[in-house]
Amino acid sequence: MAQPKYTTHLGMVDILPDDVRKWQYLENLIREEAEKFNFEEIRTPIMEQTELIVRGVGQLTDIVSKEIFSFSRGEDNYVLRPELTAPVVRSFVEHHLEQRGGSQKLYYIGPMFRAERPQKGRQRQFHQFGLEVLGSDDPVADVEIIAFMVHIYKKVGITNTSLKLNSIGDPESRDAYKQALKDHLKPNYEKLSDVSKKRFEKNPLRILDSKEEEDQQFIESAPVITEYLNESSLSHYEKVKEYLNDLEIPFEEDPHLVRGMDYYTKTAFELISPDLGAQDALAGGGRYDLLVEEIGGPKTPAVGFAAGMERLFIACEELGIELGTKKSVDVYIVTLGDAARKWGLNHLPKLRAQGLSATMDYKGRSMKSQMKDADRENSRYAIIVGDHELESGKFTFRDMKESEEEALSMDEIFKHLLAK
RNA sequence: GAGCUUGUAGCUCAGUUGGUUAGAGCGCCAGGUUGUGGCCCUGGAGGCCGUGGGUUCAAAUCCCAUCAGGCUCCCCA
Repeated sequence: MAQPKYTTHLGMVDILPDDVRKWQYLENLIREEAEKFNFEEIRTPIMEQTELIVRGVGQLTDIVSKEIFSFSRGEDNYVLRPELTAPVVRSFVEHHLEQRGGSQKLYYIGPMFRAERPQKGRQRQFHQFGLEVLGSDDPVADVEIIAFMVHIYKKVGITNTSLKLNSIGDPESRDAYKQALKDHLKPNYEKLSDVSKKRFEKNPLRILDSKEEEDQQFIESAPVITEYLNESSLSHYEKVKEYLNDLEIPFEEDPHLVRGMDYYTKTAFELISPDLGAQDALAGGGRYDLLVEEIGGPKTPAVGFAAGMERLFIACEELGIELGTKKSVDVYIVTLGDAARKWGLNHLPKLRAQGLSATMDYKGRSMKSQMKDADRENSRYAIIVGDHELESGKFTFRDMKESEEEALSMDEIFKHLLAK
């Protein structure tokens, strides 16, 4: 096939009508469940100031250093948001949401943008949903967040997941650990991979999740962060684990779990699926107690997670889970002749006014074609209208599923339809 | 940024050692039923075989280039 003249940009995909049905299903599910957890939706612009993302996510992260779509216009710098935690925090600070009292429990659904090479489970425009709790340092918040995340996948039917958990501590604990880690790695500095050498000074923690061959032996023998947690970080971590056990949410501790954004503190977690191929993270998140202040707001501890919607669909596909329902319509009006066609056009609104979905042929085709179309549209009933019906006032009301039909007045037809 | 890989109808794919008007299934349109769907039968539309160049009497098939995808590394959802 010749290449079309106009196509989507690399890594950006159209979601076509047949697929939109499962998106709507998932979006509805997320909204319903989030409301059950008493979270409220927040929507922020697709674009943010560059500075916010750089400060929020971290200058040295891969996301900021090489995956940002940005442009400027006059004095202003724009970035397409690569994630939504920093923007949500920006909005929280900008609008003084702490003044609403209590903890702010927010959720979002929407597109994100990262300029990466596309592959399975990775696109340049992709979609995430997530929850954020701002204003609580209680492990209860961590656990509610994790519980929601796990809950959604369970609800959808993705059960073969594993939850990885770690604590990267508060700054004090982390500094102590960083020093210990550097002391451990220093003698072998020259043997580390190039990436790891770069991270050694700036962000040694990230060396832990390096996949480079040459780093593995040093990572395995490295000290474990949880042994360097101070009392408050440790007790927080212990509580999180305790509460997860209470809720019977299984997890695996993974002392090498470090997340890609700089703002995390204490709790870090990821939900992994074996069905995703190379990109195996369904969702991930953690606590970020310092970010709100970093962005200029009041000292506000917070936790959240983000989940990839495309990845959720990939997992569903691998597991044979079909989301959403087939398209269908309640009534298809089949018409013969101009008078009947006009009658049909005039009766569609009457059916719709009763809360029914209704349609008719738009192309003036043969009755056989219209019946075929009614079948393809998966219509529950057909009303067949020709000269006989217009004269007698009795219309042919056909049950497409049962293949039965009878002649009824419109009053009777309405009664029939609304009884269902 | 690097490696591997693929490009033939709307979709999924066949296409023999290069050889006459390039095929199938599904889908689409229509007829078989002058007022009736799903099954069946018949017919039809739809491809400069991604693009450009080269080799050859002859190229979807071989060579080169180019464009566009896919997968993988890095990293993340």
